Amino acid sequence: MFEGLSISRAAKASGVKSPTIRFYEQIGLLPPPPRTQGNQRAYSDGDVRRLAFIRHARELGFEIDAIRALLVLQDQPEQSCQAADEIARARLGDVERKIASLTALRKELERMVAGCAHGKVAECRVIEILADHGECRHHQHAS
Amino acid sequence: MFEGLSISRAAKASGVKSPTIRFYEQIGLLPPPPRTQGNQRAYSDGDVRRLAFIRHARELGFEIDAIRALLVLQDQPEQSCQAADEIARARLGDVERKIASLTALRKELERMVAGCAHGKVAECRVIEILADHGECRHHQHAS
DNA sequence: CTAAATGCTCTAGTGACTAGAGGAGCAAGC
DNA sequence: GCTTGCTCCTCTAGTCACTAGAGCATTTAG
Repeated sequence: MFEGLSISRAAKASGVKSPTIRFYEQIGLLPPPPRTQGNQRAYSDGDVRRLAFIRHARELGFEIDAIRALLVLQDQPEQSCQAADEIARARLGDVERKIASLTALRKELERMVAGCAHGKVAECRVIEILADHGECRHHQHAS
Repeated sequence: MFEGLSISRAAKASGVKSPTIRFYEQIGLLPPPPRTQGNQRAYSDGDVRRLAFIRHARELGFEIDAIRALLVLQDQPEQSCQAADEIARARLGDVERKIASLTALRKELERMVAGCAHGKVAECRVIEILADHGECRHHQHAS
């Protein structure tokens, strides 16, 4: 009766959870699939591949809008891949900046916990450093 | 007329923006300050220090709930600072995990962009890697 | 005194989902 | 045929830490 996969089967096959699949449909990332008589979604193998693509891109930290652009490109195989390259390079830049920022953060946190003498709060280096921002004004941190 | 600082002065002195200060009051992170006759907030220097503390902790990526706990500790200087130490260590652990994860991510993104031959989308390594998740199933990435 | 700046409250939006309510469909066993 | 229990549907609201804006009151500078 079911020609195509139910949403839970598509979820298992793609690694994207059912509610997330519905959400992707809602925001126009995945085209609405045909429905069965009983109004249930019936997915094709192509849909599953698209979902796996989206999932992998999300795991790499691409934003939904970037993925939208990558999906459009994927559907036009004769075009230059310059745009895809640019999106990936931008993401790489993001990741590099984030690593740099977190590395600075780690240093400061290490300094904090290393300085903690396990005494009273009054002498606690952790609290002290947080209170005196002057000590690290030179960093620009981010999480 | 104004005994205490206006919200914008407190914002400048602490580095926390006015709407954010009101937000912190709303969620109970900063006690509601007294008001002037005209119902405007009047902050003390203590409030400004508290705000600077919060700001620095946020810059170090501590979550609001962690900051709430740290502020309670700060107000009890005679207690052991073990709890503060634990919070800071937990945050350090977060940061270390995130750095590890992002470093793996960077490697994969570098592989993607390095392999791009700047040809057509059909042969694009970027698109290809995203489509074939099998190639990197061994990583567990995160953004 | 007036105009501009700043303040107030309240609501809604961000990103990328996740959780739950309340109901309908469906496969298998009795 | 009927029940049990799973899956599916839609819709709303919640997450986190803010940010933006509407519409009005107050304060301050000239």
